[in-house]
Amino acid sequence: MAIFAYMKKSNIKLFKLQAKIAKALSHESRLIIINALKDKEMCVCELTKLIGTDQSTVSRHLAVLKNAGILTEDRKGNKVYYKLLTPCVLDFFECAIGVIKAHQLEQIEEIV
Amino acid sequence: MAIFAYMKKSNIKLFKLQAKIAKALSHESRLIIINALKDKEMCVCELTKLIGTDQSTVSRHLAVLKNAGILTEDRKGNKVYYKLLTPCVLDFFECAIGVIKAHQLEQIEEIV
DNA sequence: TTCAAATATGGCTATATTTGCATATATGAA
DNA sequence: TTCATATATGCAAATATAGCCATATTTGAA
Repeated sequence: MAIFAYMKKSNIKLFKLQAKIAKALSHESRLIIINALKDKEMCVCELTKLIGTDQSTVSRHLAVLKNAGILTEDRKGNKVYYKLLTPCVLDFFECAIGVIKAHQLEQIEEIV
Repeated sequence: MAIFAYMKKSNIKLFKLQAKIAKALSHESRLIIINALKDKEMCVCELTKLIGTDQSTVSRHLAVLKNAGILTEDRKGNKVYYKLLTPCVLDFFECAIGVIKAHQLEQIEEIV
């Protein structure tokens, strides 16, 4: 890996952590999950219906988001409810729409 | 791929585009590039020195960011200068620090 | 036109990610 | 305890990504 001679080690570590968070946001299914958790917490079974893939796949997506610090879990009986720990990630959606508009306005304006 | 029965097609397309932008932000080197372009535009050769990997690798990172709508290029002579097209992505850095603080405060507080 | 510098791309390998299936684990109910 | 439901994890296959080397392309200078 690169040495980044011009940067302090602490900054490199910070960029790595930020990259990890961005990576957690970099999958369609995970963005749908985050959007669904905007106002309420939901259990894995509900999110599985929403996403429409295998339950194990959804469980793994949730683990990625939890591991990145974006979600927390809350077990109630035999169900595990996930909720947004850091709602500021929702701001990313706004910025992303801005990027999309700036970049490919013509092909996208009808959906944003 | 999933059908997302509960969602409008337009939303699915939007989430895919947002995921693409997040993916562009999901690599340490690309975050370093964005940070470096915060205040000034820079050519590929300068960014190559900064990152410390092969020039071809940097060129591909820049292509990813450009393709996501985050950077634009500006050729001057035989050099190509890249600059931030959508500075709102810098807000992501702030949110990411918030996520890091909320998630793993103890191991990270000295660097944020 | 010819050469040199800057940048982009083809080809390849190594590694990482996503997914589903099968199964393990955890919890509550009978 | 035994069973059923909910969730997580081991595994393997398919796909995607990152990296480097070699080379193509673009541009300006000689």
